[in-house]
Amino acid sequence: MSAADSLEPLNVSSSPRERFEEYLQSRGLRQTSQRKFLIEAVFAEHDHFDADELIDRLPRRGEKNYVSSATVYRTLREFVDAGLLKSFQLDGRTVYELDYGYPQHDHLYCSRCRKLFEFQSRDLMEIRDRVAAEKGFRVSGHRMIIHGICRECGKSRRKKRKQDLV
Amino acid sequence: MSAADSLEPLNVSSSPRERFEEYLQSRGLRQTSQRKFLIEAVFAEHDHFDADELIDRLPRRGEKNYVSSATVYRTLREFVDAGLLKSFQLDGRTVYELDYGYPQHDHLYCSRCRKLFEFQSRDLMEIRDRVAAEKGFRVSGHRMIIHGICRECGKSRRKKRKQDLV
DNA sequence: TTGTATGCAAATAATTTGCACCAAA
DNA sequence: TTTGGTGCAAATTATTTGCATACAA
Repeated sequence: MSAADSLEPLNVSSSPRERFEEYLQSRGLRQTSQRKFLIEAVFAEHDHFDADELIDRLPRRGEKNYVSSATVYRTLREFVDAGLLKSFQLDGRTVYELDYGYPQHDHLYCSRCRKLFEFQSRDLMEIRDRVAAEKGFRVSGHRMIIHGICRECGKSRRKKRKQDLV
Repeated sequence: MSAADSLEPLNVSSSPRERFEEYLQSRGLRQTSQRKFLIEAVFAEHDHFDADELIDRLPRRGEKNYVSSATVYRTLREFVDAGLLKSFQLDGRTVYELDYGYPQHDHLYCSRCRKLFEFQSRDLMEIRDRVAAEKGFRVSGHRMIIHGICRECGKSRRKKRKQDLV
């Protein structure tokens, strides 16, 4: 799952790593070699990924810097808690994307090539806030995914997949 | 998971059951007692539900009209294929809701009481189509969920849940 | 009859968790 | 030291699937 047109990172005062260190400090948690390694690995790429894909491109058992998958899962969750990553569900998997240092955005998802594309819309945010206000909701966030066939895939017509969760 | 304010059904020419029969016929599939029973059970309620909740309120093994959970899963999928239900992922579960005979809508999700609320927005659809057009996407649908705390839960302040997938 | 559908149990897949051992602070 | 962290393997959860049998057309 790679985004063909990711947004550019924003300028932020501190690096993801520094930010994570603050987070750990503030909670009396420890700065381990695994956590240091993982934060570099995750922020080295700008793409969407799931736990499995991340584990795949990490060192294997026995190799240097190996991190058990249990720790990968635990650490991904911490990254989300720390505000470094966002996560959401897509096709039954948990997808992660960089959050810290990146502008808020939503996604288009091609059900053929399974790639995610990003877009930003101020209007969408306004609608969200207006709807929430009408219903008396205190908004903490939202998730909008537009499903369809991307430009590339639209050119070559192939059979569609069976059941796509929209 | 019950919707506190579900939308009203539309007037449709044929019942979900009739519609499903057509679907089965057109594909040379069979009209079994399980399928007949399940369609009644599902359309008896107007709420959101997942497979587990549905199974819970169905007859148990040994009782009359018992349907194995394998068949429940298989049938829910058919209902989606037939356009009777829509499904989406929330907190890792697959949530179903009535589609046939109901107007298109989106959801607000209270991360405290875990209830889904519905809303309709024509503006949202316009934004969707505009964004998709800009990116060259052929839209097949979308999923928008606003996360937050609902009016009820907002009154009584309690601790938030740990990690909410937004 | 003839191929679908169903029930049951085993198989998957993606995470999570228990626990003994390791290591930051 | 002390308490959180990690690896490993077992446990979970939600579904899916293989297969022998039952049944709709």
